[in-house]
Amino acid sequence: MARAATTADAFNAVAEPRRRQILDALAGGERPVNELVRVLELAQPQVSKHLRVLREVGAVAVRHEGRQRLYRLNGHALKPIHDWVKTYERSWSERFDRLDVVLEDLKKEEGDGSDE
Amino acid sequence: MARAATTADAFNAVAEPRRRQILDALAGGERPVNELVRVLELAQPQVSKHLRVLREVGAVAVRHEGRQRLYRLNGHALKPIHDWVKTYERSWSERFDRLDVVLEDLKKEEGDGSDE
DNA sequence: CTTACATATGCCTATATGGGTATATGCTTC
DNA sequence: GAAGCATATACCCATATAGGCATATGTAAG
Repeated sequence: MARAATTADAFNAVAEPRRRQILDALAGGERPVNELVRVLELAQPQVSKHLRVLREVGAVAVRHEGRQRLYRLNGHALKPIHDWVKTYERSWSERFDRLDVVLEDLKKEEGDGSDE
Repeated sequence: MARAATTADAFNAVAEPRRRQILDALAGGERPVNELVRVLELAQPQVSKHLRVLREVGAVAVRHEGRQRLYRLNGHALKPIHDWVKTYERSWSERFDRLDVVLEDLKKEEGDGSDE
């Protein structure tokens, strides 16, 4: 089997740095393809192809206006990534280190007083 | 050019569902390869190969113990993903919707009273 | 030192990729 | 309707993949 398609899910779509750049550029608001071409300094067909991938995973949406295509962000498609990675936040966050201490203390008290 | 190597960064490494499964399995603590093979229901060589990728991006670390290799999670390697995706949280979080309202109000007041 | 277990690596194949370049499609304007 | 701008698609290619399978490495035990 080969690698999963880039359009398989948001994880794969976003693994490509260029596509993250596009989303970052769209964070400021709706943009036509041409402007993304300027910002990314990438050829127009490549940008269109990246946009297609992002569309297929629902990370962007298009609106036709005259001969332009205005793309806009749909960050909601990134929620699964956030949800997944969030559970690992404790690995680097001091906030969670403190929480761990508290939970440890609670466990001690629990196993201390009552039966079982 | 082809797709970026899976070992290029955490984004690419984690795009593969099997590798996310491995990390999830390691969230409970250190595990030998054999146990991961059982949990994932995947052949041993494949698991070893996924572990190599995860090692190369720093998402796991190994400890030799007798003939076993005990792998453990290093969630810190996932921080870049969290940092990136976090900025899009406002797209789905009600918390940020409320924040936006507050900021909007502040802007109004500002443009209202003083000069400029 | 030979057998057995735990893990890693090598080789194979089908497949999708991302960029390059040329061209098609779709509006708009004259 | 011809020309021009904005965008999408088609085709080419080198490349790395993920899994299947065989085998190498390394450690422990008889």
